[in-house]
Amino acid sequence: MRSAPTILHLDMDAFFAAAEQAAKPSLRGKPVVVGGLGPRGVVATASYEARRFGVHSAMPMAQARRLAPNAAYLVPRFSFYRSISEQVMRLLGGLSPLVEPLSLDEAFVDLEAGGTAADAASARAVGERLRADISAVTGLTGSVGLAGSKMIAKIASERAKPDGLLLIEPGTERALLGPLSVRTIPGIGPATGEHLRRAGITTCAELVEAGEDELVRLLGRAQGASLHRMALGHDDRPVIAERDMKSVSVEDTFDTDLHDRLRIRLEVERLADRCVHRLRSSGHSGRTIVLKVRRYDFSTLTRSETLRGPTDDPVVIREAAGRLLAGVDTTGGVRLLGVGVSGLADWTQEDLFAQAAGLIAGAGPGPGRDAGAGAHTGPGPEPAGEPGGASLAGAGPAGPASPAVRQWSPGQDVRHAEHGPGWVQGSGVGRVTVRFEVPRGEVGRVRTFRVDDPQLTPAEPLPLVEPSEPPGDQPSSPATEPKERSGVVGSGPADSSIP
DNA sequence: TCTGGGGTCCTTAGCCGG
DNA sequence: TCTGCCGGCTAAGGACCC
Repeated sequence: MRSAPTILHLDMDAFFAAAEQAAKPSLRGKPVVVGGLGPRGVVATASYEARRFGVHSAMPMAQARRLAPNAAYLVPRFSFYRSISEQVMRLLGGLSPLVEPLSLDEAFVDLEAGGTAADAASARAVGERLRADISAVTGLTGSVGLAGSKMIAKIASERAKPDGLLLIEPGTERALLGPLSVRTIPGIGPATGEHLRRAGITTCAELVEAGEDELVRLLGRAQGASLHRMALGHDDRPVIAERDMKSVSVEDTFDTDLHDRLRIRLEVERLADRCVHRLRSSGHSGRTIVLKVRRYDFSTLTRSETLRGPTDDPVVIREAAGRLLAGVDTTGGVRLLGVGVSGLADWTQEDLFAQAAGLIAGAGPGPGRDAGAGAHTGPGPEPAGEPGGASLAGAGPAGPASPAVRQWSPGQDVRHAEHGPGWVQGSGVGRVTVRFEVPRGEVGRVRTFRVDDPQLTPAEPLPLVEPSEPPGDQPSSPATEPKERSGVVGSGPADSSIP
């Protein structure tokens, strides 16, 4: 707890959906839903217009379509969101060296450590300036919470939404929390909320009243004790800039349940290879291999095996996953498979053997490993065509050598040789509909092409704001001095000829 | 047309060695 | 030598978060 509200929580408003609306003028003010478009997709983000219809995150897409049939349904474009997120995080980095990103659209900042704010007035000024800078640099809005602890700052930003700022004076936390639902406290989800409700506890005040002993009895030692403190408004968790990765995993939900044992085995091997790729590009190896299986009835089981030492060898990991699968009954069908690695290290057992044999000269990463990781450098696993997601094609992931028909996903950026940049509005029966418009332009016209039109190609996202805005290390001045080029579109040499 | 994907942390239980 | 206790590790599952 602090005596001054110097912990800042930033939460971008309806981030994915807002980014799409900013990139696509025809969607401004309209309900937009971003999420998986397959038969088992769920909503990642709904714009505020879509929320009015009752659509919200984690809702099955089918239900969202029933509630808001006229909304625009788009596939997420993570590399695009990541590039915007990097711009925002750079602005936060200008406020303090202590920035803790929670996701692409959320972060804590320790203003005290940055020396940028020592009291309520200066903290509020920093928050307002940050909001203005974010708007100038990205064209999007974010909400800011300021308080003496992480928990209260997060609650504040939530209450400030959308496009607002709320400062909660230290000392007033308990009064603020008292009447609020226990679900306000981070860490209390549906299950714990229900558990508490059955015990007659629904508000934070009642949580305090119950006392620590009773909460420990109800919820266990760790959760009970921390909850009691949280309900009192006490939260000493520091802002942590660098967190070590603990595990890496990949998983796929299939459009239809898998029954064929051989196919299941193949999918597990594919997932193991993808997992290794991720593991290597993060510069890690791991000791514990985890197989996850969700069955036809949604029951989920995990099986794990711990090796003698960490590895990033695809053969070793594939085989371990295969052994684990052998012990799982899949009759009835499988809707999801996943492969993960935990117990991470930044070296491998093979490194040690090699070192012992005098094969590795210096301390650097082994040449063999490097080659492995380097094989996939480039702009990352997602091809320019985007959605790296799993269940796009009707047949589910890994349809081997499906007919070479081009897949166009709703929302995807494209370029037409004659008509210029645009985005896919929809496709079907051999046709693809494209709207030709750019981030700051007018609402564009719609044209339809054959899906295999050679003049139509996938494209990189265009920047939301012309790259000439304020540098991150001088957050206050939306000055006109040209910036080095604020890599809005990630890595690609985006052709940014905006008409 | 029910329910994604990538994580973290906690709890419980069994086993093993000191 | 047997028993009890304790800590550490492994495995599995659950809750939660964005």
